[in-house]
Amino acid sequence: MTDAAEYDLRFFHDNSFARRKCPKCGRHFWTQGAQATCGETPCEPYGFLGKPPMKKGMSLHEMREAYLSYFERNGHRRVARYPITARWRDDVFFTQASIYDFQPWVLNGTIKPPANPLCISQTCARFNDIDNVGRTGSHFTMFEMMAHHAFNTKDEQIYFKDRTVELCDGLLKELGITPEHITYIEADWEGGGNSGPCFEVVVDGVELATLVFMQYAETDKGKVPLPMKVVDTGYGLERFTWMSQGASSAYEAVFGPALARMKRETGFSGDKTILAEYSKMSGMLNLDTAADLRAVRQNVADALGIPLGRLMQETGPMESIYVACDHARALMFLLNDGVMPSNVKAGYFARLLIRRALRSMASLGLKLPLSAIVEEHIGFYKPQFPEVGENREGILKLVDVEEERYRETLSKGRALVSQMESKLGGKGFSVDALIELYDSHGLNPEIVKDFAKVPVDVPDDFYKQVSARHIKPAKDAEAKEDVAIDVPPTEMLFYKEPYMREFSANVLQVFGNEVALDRTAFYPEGGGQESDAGTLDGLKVLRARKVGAVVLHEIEGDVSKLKAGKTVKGGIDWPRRRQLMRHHTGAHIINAAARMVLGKHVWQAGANKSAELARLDITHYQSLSKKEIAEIEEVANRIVLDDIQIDSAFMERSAAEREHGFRLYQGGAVPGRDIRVVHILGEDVEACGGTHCARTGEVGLLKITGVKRIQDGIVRIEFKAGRAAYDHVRDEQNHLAKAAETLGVQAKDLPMAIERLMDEHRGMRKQVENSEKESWKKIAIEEAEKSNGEPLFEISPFPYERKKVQEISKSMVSTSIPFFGIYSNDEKPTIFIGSSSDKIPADVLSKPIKEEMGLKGGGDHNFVTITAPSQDIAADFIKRLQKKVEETK
RNA sequence: GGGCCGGUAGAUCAGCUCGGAAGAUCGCUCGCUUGGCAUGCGAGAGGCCGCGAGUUCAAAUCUCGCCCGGUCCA
Repeated sequence: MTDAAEYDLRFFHDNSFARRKCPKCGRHFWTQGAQATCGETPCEPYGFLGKPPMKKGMSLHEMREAYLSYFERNGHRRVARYPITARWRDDVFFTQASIYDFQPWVLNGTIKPPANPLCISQTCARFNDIDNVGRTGSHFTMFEMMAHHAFNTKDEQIYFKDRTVELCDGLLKELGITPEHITYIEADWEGGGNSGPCFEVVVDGVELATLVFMQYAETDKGKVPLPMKVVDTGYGLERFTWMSQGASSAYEAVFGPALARMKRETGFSGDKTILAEYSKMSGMLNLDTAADLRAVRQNVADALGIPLGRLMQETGPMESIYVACDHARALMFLLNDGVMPSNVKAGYFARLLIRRALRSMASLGLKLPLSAIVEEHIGFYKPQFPEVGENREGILKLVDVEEERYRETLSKGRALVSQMESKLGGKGFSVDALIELYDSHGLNPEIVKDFAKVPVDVPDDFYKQVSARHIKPAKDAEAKEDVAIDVPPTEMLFYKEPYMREFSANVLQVFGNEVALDRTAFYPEGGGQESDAGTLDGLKVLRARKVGAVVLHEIEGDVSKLKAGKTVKGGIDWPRRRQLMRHHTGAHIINAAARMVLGKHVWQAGANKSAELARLDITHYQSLSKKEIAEIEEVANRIVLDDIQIDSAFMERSAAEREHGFRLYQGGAVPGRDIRVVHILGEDVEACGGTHCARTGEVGLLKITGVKRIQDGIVRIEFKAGRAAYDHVRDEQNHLAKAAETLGVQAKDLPMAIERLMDEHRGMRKQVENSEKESWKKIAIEEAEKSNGEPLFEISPFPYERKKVQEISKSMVSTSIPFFGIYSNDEKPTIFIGSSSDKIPADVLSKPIKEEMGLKGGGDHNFVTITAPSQDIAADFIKRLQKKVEETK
């Protein structure tokens, strides 16, 4: 528990706040008013529904502006939102709080914050409470966290606790909230390995803001003071807006035209009194289980004196409307910020939202496409967020594509359900069957209920049983073992002089067969670009790698020649490096071309460049058509032929972000205070640490050599540039020429010639097969004629090999021969026994003989196969079989 | 990243438990019925049973690996 002194602020004393203990929850709080409790639900119910404590009801946009301008007036700089998909971090998918924007680079001191102090309204997404969305009146999957942040270091003290609370209090009072409504509750905060005291700012039952003072690192030895003390605040824009209007729920306050459209289309708007009461009650409880939900509903019904059924009539459809509005809004930002709906990673959450929203709309009987609701949001947000307007078509397209895909899943599901049903023979679905339908085919029990004719019983713990199937064994954390490096950072010459082939440097230290220099022109592997190779004082350098800020050169041969302090000459394997540069620049060009051809939803999802081949993974919702591939190649080569200048330079991170936006981060997380920006003027700009050509013309030629969908939502483009592209084209041409020569036609006539050849080949194969079949049949019939309706036993081998005798035997089964035993003329012959009647079953008769003689084989009543180790043994077998059959008669 | 389901004729699928001559329906081609069409009847064409190993006398079927699609979870 945090020391009480941490909360004992001058500001409170100077402004006659009192510290009290809530008699209900036992927490301490500060207030200027007379309230006896902490004021938060469940200690106090919502007090603002229908009677807002603020002086003016505001829209979402007005409230955001009121907030940001208040902090601007109070010495803060306004900072643009960061993307909702946290591309600069590899530990999370989504931005879940404003502080995420500054983790880890600002907080660990690597870079300076974009401004200090700053204020922001950050778009966030959270999926842990998705089941509460639409029900509690206050939960969203996407919301804006407004915040003011101050980063205090030893050298720069901005402000801390007193000023933070003062600013917050000032904002609330400016909005017209009087002291009797406000309490500051003492609490602890912990997150991301850090901790500190915090105040929960509560007004009329609702926590409007949290003021966190991040000041400790949580370590094995307990709390350790942080070098940087951070003011981390979070103000819920939706809650502020809700409270200012006193609406029956936050949804009614913020969803604007999308909500209006849904109400219009369904003709449903809900009973305000019932919804307000429902919202009050839900706010009192955590809706963790279906049982909680049932309890809340019953309580509300009792409080209003109406039957539960009547309550459900009012709240059920409204919940569905709110869910659709919420999910559509979250989708708008997710898709705008580069998420591609898919079955993995961040994309899965987009798919989840789309399917849940569609289910909600279906339950309302709406025929509207989901994109229509998203479009309403775009119209509403466009003035404040112009990017969603610019990407409008891309966003709507992705929603439509996903909706179509879901319909396909459903129609497959419908067929599957009725198929399973026909096998059930009137019985209901088992729980196992329901789990499989959901887990493997995406059909939840509600949908199965819709599709099925038989009753469907769903256990209460259905989803728990599903998740039990997903419990996975604990993964071993991969321990990275690395040499301890204690030398100064290596000066990377290839940035200033990308065309440097030779250099001299001093050896700093040798680690095994790896050498650290004070400076190097060797590019270490990184950003999907393979390492350089070359020589150091005549010794072969196999590769270079980066450990922290130090480049290690792996040497082949006698490393002892390289002693610390020695000056050495380095030489880069230049043909290799040139090719790597061409491939890397080529990747940027192809990426830009793909975005132009396919749309703005295209982002780089991975890349690899070797000297021989390069590949670029991009986000896209389907595999590429031949036409699209051709167009991308065409545009890419246009950029090459235009011979455009490429500027590569280090920039301060926030300046680069201001100038180019977040499409800089194509390659994912880029560490460091300064980032290197590679700018193909007018075509493409990316943050990238690789080595690049100076002009696009140098790439020479770009040839796409292969395209495949490597997972849902990601397409891999393999390509070659420069020399490798030329080699590829030449090789292809040679192959063609050779094929044409073999067929004796011109290369351009190859497709036609091959088609004709294939037709001919198929025809001939068919003919051979048929005539073989005919000949087998003929032999079988001949034998049948010879046997005259008597059983046939051949003591000498049939004059053919195994495969053929097998086929003849199969034909013989359906002739007039009632029973036969024959064998092939192989060294180890195969014996075939056939019977046309179940009265003399081939398997039953042959089995004892087979076992007596120790042979292997088997079959059914009509046909048996047995192998014998020699001709004599096969003959012996037939003799015994004949005897047996005659005895049986 | 992990779990689960699937891949058989142009399409939709059966067959796979328990190994033993590759099937159904629709579509396609031809013939008959009709003044013509819809329809009806009859015949026919159409298959590397996803790919590769293994087990077996014998694999669409069992085992393993891979590829492709779907789906759920993080």
